[in-house]
This record gives sequence, C-alpha cells and structure tokens, in this order.
Amino acid sequence: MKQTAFISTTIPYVNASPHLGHAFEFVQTDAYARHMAATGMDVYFLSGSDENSLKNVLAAEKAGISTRELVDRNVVHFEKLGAELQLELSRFIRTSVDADHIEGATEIWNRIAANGDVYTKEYSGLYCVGCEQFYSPAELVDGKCPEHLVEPELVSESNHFFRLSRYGDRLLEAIESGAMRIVPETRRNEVVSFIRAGLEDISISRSTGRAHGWGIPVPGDPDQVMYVWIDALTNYTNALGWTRGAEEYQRYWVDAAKRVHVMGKGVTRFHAVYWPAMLIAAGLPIPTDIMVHGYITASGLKLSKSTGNVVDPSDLVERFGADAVRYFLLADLSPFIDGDFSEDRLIARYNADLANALGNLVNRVTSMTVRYRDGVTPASGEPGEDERTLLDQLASTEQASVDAMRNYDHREALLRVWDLVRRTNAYVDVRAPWHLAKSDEAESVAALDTTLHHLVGAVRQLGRLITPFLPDAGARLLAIFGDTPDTVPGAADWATGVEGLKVEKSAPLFPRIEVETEA
RNA sequence: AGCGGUGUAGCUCAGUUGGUAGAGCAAGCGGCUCAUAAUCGCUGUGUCGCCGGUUCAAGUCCGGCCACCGCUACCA
Repeated sequence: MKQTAFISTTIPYVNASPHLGHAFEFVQTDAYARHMAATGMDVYFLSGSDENSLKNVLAAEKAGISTRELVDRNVVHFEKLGAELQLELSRFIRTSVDADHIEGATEIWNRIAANGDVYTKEYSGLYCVGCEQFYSPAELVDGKCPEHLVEPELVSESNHFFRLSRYGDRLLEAIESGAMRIVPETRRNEVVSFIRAGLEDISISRSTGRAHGWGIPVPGDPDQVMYVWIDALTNYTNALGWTRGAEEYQRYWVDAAKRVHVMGKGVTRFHAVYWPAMLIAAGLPIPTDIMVHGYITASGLKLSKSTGNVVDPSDLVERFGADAVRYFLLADLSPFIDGDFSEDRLIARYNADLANALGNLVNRVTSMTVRYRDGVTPASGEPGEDERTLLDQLASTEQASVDAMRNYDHREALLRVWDLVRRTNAYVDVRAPWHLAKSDEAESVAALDTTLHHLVGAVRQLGRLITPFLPDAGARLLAIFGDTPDTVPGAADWATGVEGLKVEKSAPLFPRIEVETEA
C-alpha cells in the first residue's frame, strides 16, 4: 500500500495577471509533488484561485464589468500558466464556483460554531472608504490612509469572531512536538514568538454590504459573508470533498503521511496559526508541513506594476521554454529567502547547466554509441576504478538529492544532481572512447563496451533524476533510449535493462540560447 | 523598541559538535576532439561586516558595535 501525501500551493487572488512569484510557488510545489511521487508516494497536488475577495469586486468595478466576469476572465491566466509550467495538478479549485468548496466552508463554520468557538462581537476600526478596508493605527501614515492620504473613519460593525485565543497552547504543542513542521527555521521562530505573545480572537465575517454581496454567506446570518480566513483557507480540505464522505479526503488528508502547504512569507501566519486552529476546532487533522518561500525581485527591484517592473512568466516560457524557466526558479533561487531574477541570469544558468553540461553530455554519449556500436548499448566488461568512481557518485547523488528534497531544498537537490553530470563528463574524458575505438584489440573493444555501457546507464539515471524538476526534459532525454520515467530503475539497479538499449542520434536537448553581444 | 535572522572569493552561495577557508558560475592557462566553439585538468595572497574576549587553536563560542532583512494580528 503506497503512502499518500497532500500538497498545495496557496490560492492567489485573481484580480490581476500572474507574476513571476506565482510561477515560483507553482514550480516549487510541483517539484515537491513530483519528487514525492517519484519516491513512491501517491500524491494529491492542489492549486486554485481565491475568488471571493473584495479586491476582485473592486477590480471589477474599476474595469466596469461584473465581478463574475472579471474572475472568470482572470482565472484563465492562472490556469494557463499552470499548464505552461507543466504542473501535474490533481485539481484546480475555484472558491466562487465549486459547490464542494462552498459546502465545505459552510460545514467547517458549523463545526467550529458547534464547538463553541464562534461568537458575535462589535468590531470597530479605522476604515478607509477609498480602499474599502480597515487599517490598524500602525499602518497609517500621519494618521492617514497611505493610499488615499485621507483620514479613515471610525466604523463599527457586528461581526462573527473565532476564538483563536483558545488554541495557542495546542498550536505550540503541535509545533514543538514536530507534528507540524514549519520550514525554514526562521519562519518557525516567528510563528512561535507570535503565538507566545498571546493570541486574540479574529473576525471571520464581513457585512454583506461592505462585501458588495460577493462571498459565501454565513450560515444563519444573511447579513454577513465569510471573511478570507474561513473562505480561502478551507479550500484545501474542501477540494478533497470532505463533507461528501469522499474517499479522497480520507486517503489524502486523514490517512496521509504528509499534508503540505507551500506559501509565500506574507501568509505564513494564516497557514501556521489560523488554519490549524480552525482545523483543531472542527476536529480535522492539521497540516504536517508548512513550507514558506521568499519573494522574487527582478534585477534588484521589487516586482510592481506601478514601477513597470513586471515579469510575465508566460512570456518567459514562450521565449525560453518551460524547462529553462523551471530550471532557473529551482536551481538558481533559494527555496527559502528572497531571490533575484534577471534574464541574464536565466540565460547564463540555462547555457551553463542545461545546454553545456547536461545537454552536451547526452549528445556526446548518444553520438558515440551510434558511431562506435551502431546505436546499440553494449554489455559491460569488467568494471574498473573509473567505473566505481562514477557509480559511487551516482549513489551519493541519489541520496543527497533525496535528503535535500526532504528539507524542501530544491536548489541543493539540483546542485547535487549536477555533481553527477560533471562526474559523468569527466568520466568520458578519462576513458577517451575515441582512442579506444581506434584499436581492434580485444582489450580495447571490451574497454569501449564497458565505457559506453556505463555512460548510457548514467545518462539514463540522470534522466530519471531530473524528471521531477524538468518533467519535459526528463521525458525527452529518456525517450532517446526508448525509456519513460516509469521504466527506469532506481540507482541501485541502474544496470538493469541497459544492455541492448537502442540509441538514436537526436537533436540537442537544450539548444544554446545565443545572446547578441552589443557592439 | 522587543524577538528572530543575515553580513564568507567578481557573482550566487556551502561551511556538522572550534583545529591550517570550500563549491558552482565567471576569469586565466593547458589538454582533448566523441560533442551544442561544447568538454576535461590546473589556477584564488579572500582583513570569513567591525572591535574586544575565552582558548594551545575561532568563520565556528562570549561581549559590544555597524549595515541590511523578517515578525510583532485581522494587510500577499
């Protein structure tokens, strides 16, 4: 029986087009999901869109269209980006459309209420009419809304509150016992100190009027709609159909070995505090892993529409391909802290690692196999010291890569895979097959056979190892040998099926990206 | 302000429990020709942010300082 796992991205607002940050989270999460699957787990990978936000309502009004229209129009860009980046999604959930989401959010609300954790309270705050949102005094600049530069009004409203204050100890226990792991450490520290400072209850509803009638109604209170905490966060379990007795919920949430949420640093608290507290209140299992990534700047500047510093990930995929974009995001950026994007860096990475190191390796190996052995991988002779060195590298690469991914460090994992790429290129030079091919002596013939056998074996393993990160490239590489990711054995059995593999000369896996140099 | 973190080769970063500073990229030199002008080997005198302390020995522990970043609630 396979172990099961659940993993999710956050669900972005769809009030604008996706930017590179969304692509980063998508690709990271996809790599984690594929890697877990590659290690034998049965994985459910969820993404979706947060459509009930007031921001969408305001964006629609500005555009002069209905909220429904805006949301339907924008969500397409996100789904399209997911497809372009080759995400292996189990589902893309839409919070304003999907009936099981609305049902699930309602049911969670009822469960929390039944647990005595919902109550009504007058909430008053400083409200900016222009922004249509409340500000805390700390957020104001000279007592004024930073956006509109007007003093906000003191507005009161009766809201439903969730007794978050009751859950501090249980959350700390979950974190400290390791039941809920927060990665990286620094985010964990932040969460712990936040909880230690004492939790206050949070408002979980808005007046229907203020929400412009957009949102999921609060059960038994038509004057209120659910606020984002319950509405958006519950998508994770709702997607699994938990209110409908769905087998998927049991399998991928309750019985799962891992329940992983991947998110940007800005929403850590909601996922590491509010959400698990609600789950505990509702009697559902809490996530096992909270993975927090950083933000991306572009050429040192914050991504922002106002500065015109926008990087459109779809455009990058179109120009450089999904492999190049995925590789840059996964190999060049830290999984945990802010990173910087520039086209130069993407191209440099692509050319150095994909085109030169790996792509050329595949090319030289296939070329030699075709030239010296008519494209049929020979049986190996007696392996020697050079082969042992190569195989040691294969074993340690496999292990290091798995260890790194266990800690969500995709950059480290790829770095280690490329150790094997380099080692394999070095092996070619040490063995110099082109010299061996010049002699008909039995010894040389056997040495060449042994060399080609190990080269094909190593390259095939590389195809398997890169597949979770670069699914398309992995598949294309393996196709050269008539393999698919499923037909390649693990590192320990690398030699299985190598003898007799037919190899055809093929076009370069990763054509170099040529940059015209300025005069 | 409180709490947490970062500051290591031109660039991006590793550096377990203290023991003569590392990787990749870039750059230079040499080799090879199977290969996408690719590849392989060799090459770094780096004040390990600054000052002081502990120690036979500190990037690695302690104190102070400087710079930058994150969190401190209903705001990605």
